[in-house]
Amino acid sequence: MVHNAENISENDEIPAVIKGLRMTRQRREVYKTLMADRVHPTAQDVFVVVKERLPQISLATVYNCLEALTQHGIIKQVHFDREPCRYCPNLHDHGHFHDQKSGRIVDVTFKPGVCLGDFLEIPEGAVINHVELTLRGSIH
Amino acid sequence: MVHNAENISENDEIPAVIKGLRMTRQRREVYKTLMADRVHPTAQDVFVVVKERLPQISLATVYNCLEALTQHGIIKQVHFDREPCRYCPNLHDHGHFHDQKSGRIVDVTFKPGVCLGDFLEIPEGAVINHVELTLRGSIH
DNA sequence: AATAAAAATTAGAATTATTCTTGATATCGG
DNA sequence: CCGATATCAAGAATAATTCTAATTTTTATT
Repeated sequence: MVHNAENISENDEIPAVIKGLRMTRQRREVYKTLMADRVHPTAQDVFVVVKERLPQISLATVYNCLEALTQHGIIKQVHFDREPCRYCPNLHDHGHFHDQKSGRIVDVTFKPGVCLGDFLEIPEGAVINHVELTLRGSIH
Repeated sequence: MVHNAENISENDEIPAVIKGLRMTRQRREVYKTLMADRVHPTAQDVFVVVKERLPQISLATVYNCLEALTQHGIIKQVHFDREPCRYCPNLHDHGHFHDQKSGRIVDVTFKPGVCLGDFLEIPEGAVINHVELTLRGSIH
């Protein structure tokens, strides 16, 4: 079974290697932090949490870990305007709704069966590798 | 008639005030640059072009102008990951396709009549103020 | 038209997220 | 165990953007 966000929970052991990436102590803690509460933290947020368990970890290492996890397709970066990058272990295609009142960010899934071409005028011959969709608003 | 991106072309005179914003010499040149070739330039790109006509303009002023135009709903900011902000005078709802081969960025419109709720599981009671949609890929 | 008040512009310093550099440390294959 | 390779850490460097303070321009008022 391929290891990914769908078949691991907070309490699972993290395997020694995920998608070809060796899970060092630092990477494991960073990844567990993202899995634990999926609040789309920044590198700084992750740093604060991980530092409780690995007190001498550096922010640069957190950035390195997040970068390695991202490069190996284990997590995804999420961008909100020019705010610091946030990170998300949900690998399904999805967008993000940013509630401007609470500041909370929640995943927004596509309705079953829809594909991009159904609602967008995609340029002739374009092959889409990557979609990023951000909604901002508030809940009434 | 309300002045907006739909009813001005490169050669038009720019009115003295747009949407309540006084069009100073600097703002006018910045806006004309965006309208002239809609290539989604960065602030730096705009600075280089505008400097040919207003040689002593500063980069800070270009940022100020772009901010003022954005705040007044005359142009929009566009974000691609953590790249420098880009600016777009197309006020219609649309997304952006980033061709990873040519580096070109083109507007992607929604098919007529579609609305977000048709293809997204929008959270209960959410009111959407702002949508940002980015596609990356290449044209074959 | 002269002047006061407000708004805009400028240059350069400051900020901040992120990346880079370099040396230290840990891990793996033999 | 030993050398090769990968990873980590600390702080310096980078780069987009914002801020500050002083000047200039524009507008409103006499």
